[in-house]
Amino acid sequence: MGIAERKIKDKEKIKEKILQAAIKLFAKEGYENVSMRKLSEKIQYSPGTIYLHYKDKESILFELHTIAFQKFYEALSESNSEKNPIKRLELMGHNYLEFAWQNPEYYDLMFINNCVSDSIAKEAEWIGMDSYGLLHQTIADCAEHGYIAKNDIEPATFSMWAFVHGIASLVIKKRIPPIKREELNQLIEGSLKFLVNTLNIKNPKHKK
Amino acid sequence: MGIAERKIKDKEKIKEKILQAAIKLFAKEGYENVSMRKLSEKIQYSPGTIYLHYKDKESILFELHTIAFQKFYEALSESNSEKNPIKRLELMGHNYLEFAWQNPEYYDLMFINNCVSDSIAKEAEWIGMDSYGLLHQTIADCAEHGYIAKNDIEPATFSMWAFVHGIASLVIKKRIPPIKREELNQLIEGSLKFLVNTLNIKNPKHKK
DNA sequence: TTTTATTGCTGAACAGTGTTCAGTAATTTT
DNA sequence: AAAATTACTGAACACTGTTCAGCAATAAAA
Repeated sequence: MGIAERKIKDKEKIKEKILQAAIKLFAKEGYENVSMRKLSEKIQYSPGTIYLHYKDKESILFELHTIAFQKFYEALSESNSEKNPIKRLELMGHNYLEFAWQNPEYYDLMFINNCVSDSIAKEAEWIGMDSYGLLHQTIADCAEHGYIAKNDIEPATFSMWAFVHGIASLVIKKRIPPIKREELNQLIEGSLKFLVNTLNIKNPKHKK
Repeated sequence: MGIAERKIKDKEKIKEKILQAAIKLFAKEGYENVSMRKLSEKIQYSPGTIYLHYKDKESILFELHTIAFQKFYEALSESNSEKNPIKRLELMGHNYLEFAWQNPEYYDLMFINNCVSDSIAKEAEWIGMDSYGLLHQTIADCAEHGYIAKNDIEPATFSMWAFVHGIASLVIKKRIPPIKREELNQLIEGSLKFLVNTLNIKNPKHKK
């Protein structure tokens, strides 16, 4: 039936409208300052209408969290153009952090905020693991090229993740002493280079 | 005047009572689930009374944040019994994480939560830098013993901090896939060993 | 001692939050 | 034309942090 089809599409259009408004508002004002009433005003529907499409506020944020991870995966994937695994590791770290600086609200949702952690726990497989796989592959390539021991792949991947996430979350949550933006960038890029370099030099029997 | 003195003491007693009740409640229920009304009920005063002693909720949380950092500093200081700087570095990492597991609510306040970051920004010197100094000293000792280059002291300290904080915040914010507690501990301790070990081996001209 | 001033504290009130649900108006089916 | 279904509203509920007029109890002054 054509009418029923159109209705389903209309419904999805509203859902999409809610999501798009949420993305805009959250990015501009931060999701803690965006209420369901503000959101409903933006889409020109009553507050109750949102609840016909989303179970609650968390489920909107969770959908945003998922979208954010898709963008994140793409951003990390760009590192794959670099074939040297050590250089790629550094580039990936750089791209990881760049994504965090460009999308701090997204990053918060993805890796920090409490309000979606219940939803994450309910899912069988967290979408974040896809991106983790990219890092894991790069580290495995490093091992393949003799930069690190094959036994160290797991701890090295985890360490690298912890490292970049540590930096991103400290900066976003404003736990870095107020030094100049320039200086901070140097410290961060310097630390990234230091860490990757340490891995690199450790076992210098690399092929190339 | 004795009366005036007693009054000042009484006032501070109430302030202390508020703080103690806050510590207990926040640790048990999480500070997001503790309202000013709940807190006022616990201390058997009206909600308004709290505001005679604390400007707002954030200032209570900020005081807790400061207390937490004092405990944290003590916990990290225990690592100083170990004289070998590399071993001390690993022990410090271990103690850092142990503190986070034992006091997740504190840790959140100290390093993650938004609600105190305004207060932190207002302070001239963040109390967290005291603890950072302990780490910095240990890394400097590592350099002194030839484990790392002296030029690398700053990035190495920052890297180490980012690393342990990354682990702590990912675990506390439940971004680690649901593996067994046992397995997780092995991954974490293994990663800590891996990172410290990598630093260790890099420049093997150490004296001792 | 009586009057005035000060103090400590209350709890109702304000403006906001996420969420629910009876009721309504428009549309579709019978 | 009547009945049933649908889409949506907006008032209401139970909460939140915060403020402030008012009220007793105490202290100071007359």
